[in-house]
Amino acid sequence: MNREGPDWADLYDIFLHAYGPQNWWPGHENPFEVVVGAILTQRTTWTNASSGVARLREAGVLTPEAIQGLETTNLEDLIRPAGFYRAKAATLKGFCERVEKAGGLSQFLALPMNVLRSELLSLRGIGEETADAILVYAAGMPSFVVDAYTRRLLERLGWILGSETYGEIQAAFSSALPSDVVVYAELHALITHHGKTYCRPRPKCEFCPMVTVCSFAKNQEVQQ
DNA sequence: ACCCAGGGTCATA
DNA sequence: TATGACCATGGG
Repeated sequence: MNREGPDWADLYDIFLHAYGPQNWWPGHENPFEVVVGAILTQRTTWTNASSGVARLREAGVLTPEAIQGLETTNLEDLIRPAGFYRAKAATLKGFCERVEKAGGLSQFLALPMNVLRSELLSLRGIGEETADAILVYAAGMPSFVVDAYTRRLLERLGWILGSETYGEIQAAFSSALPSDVVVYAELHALITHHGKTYCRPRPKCEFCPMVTVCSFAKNQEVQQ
């Protein structure tokens, strides 16, 4: 069906113009730090997750080998500010164990994208979003990240019904976008920023750059 | 005092 | 398939 106005690929240009480059994961020069951040930020503010990463770095254990050598209770204590610390400590341990089996992080991240994604998903505590975040921001592979902000945005725009699977939404972006990890990394960051700023559970549509094309915003106006 | 945050797992029906 | 309980800290 035809619809006027912007489409999936246009989100990139609209948001980049509205918000500018997000420069996510500054420290992406250290892939392991990115992986740890991706795990610690699950359902948690980046402030809290970042605190956990910093504590690990200050303790000198921000490597797969050092994490494996830590007592679980010590690891839990270091990442406590990130919340869900028992589950996340177990996830970190499991990841590091898998990395060791692969002969190191660089070897592990050098696996083909589909293989690496399956390997990540087989680890307890790593689901589709975390796996794709690792693929994009640590491995530099174009596997689009779909998070709660992405779903909420698409639902409010009226571009999805809400019952679509993760894979369906990811496939829609993959079809619309060039297969460029830089674009994937930037767009996900932009959608997240947009979500935090405007497309919140309690929406703030007044100055949203999408307000003129958002069906949700139109309904809000009708109600008011 | 509530709501929310850059999810995932497991039990249940 | 789909809904709910649970995990837990910290800021608004």
